[in-house]
Amino acid sequence: MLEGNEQQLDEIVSSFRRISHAFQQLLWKDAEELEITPTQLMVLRKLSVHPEIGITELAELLHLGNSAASGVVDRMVKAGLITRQRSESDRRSFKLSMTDKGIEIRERSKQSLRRHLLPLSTIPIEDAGELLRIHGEIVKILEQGRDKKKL
Amino acid sequence: MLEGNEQQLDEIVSSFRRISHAFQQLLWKDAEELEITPTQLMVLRKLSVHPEIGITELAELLHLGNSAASGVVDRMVKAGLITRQRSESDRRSFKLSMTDKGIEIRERSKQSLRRHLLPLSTIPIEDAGELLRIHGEIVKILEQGRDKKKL
DNA sequence: AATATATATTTCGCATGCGAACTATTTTAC
DNA sequence: GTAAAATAGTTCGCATGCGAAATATATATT
Repeated sequence: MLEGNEQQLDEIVSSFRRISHAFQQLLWKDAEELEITPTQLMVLRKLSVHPEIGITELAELLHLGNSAASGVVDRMVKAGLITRQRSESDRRSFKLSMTDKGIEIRERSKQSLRRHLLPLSTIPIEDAGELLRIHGEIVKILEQGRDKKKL
Repeated sequence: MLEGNEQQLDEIVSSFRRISHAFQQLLWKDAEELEITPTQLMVLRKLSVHPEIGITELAELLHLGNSAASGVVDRMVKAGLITRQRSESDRRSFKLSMTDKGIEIRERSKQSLRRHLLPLSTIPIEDAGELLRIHGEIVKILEQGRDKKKL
């Protein structure tokens, strides 16, 4: 992959930028009609699978920094989508839960996402599998490299 | 790809979020030691291939909105990386060019990017090709869908 | 028990990116 | 040639995400 010249490297970088961008656009389309943002929708999704988690755990699930997670949570509390309650056992941390409004949007999002991913259904199932596999490889490599540098 | 249940959809979305994130991290590592941001570095790259372009053209090359491009350019001018001169022929538009400082950073970035993409060289060359191909497919589909809705 | 250290969260200043509303030119139409 | 429509940029308010510094609470050390 690396013997490529300058232009091939640029192609790879551009491809990633572009795919990220295009996918982000799709997620916005999806979230827009629910009157919420993609990140906030993702928070609802995670919260429905992992209820009662704190901000640090949420940050890990979303691969975000703590400060970013804190900000999202703050805006979502203000928007009445989730609740932030001090934990009894550990008064440093919070327990996040969805409000009724949050639950409702999360439910509606199930159909919504499906509808917006529809155009992608023309992609052969093997390709989808390959994509996920290669993405997995890349993420593994990149996150490994990052952790190494931390030590 | 679509017959999947809710959880598979979530996997796809998560994969994209994660790969985008990991790649963004890599680009930051790359740009950091050049004391510049990834987006600004990309501007320099584009400018070295397409000199004298205006802001709208730059925005298209980077797949950005005009306002975003305008902001980046503004910060780069302030940082002394590029120049923004009114065009003689069309006084609405600008001609962007790199300063000596910009050129120097862009030169140094060639080795830098190569070094940071090094960990990815363990990925088989076929996989890299497959990845670019599938990304291309997806982008085509997504951007097609977006354009349709515009009409 | 007192001190040091670790953990959970917030706040700050920054860059990015969006869409919408606005200004200034240029082109098109009548 | 003047009015209307298109085009190039900017500005605004917003949400996102970062890292670093701060606060509060919990745990470990001595």
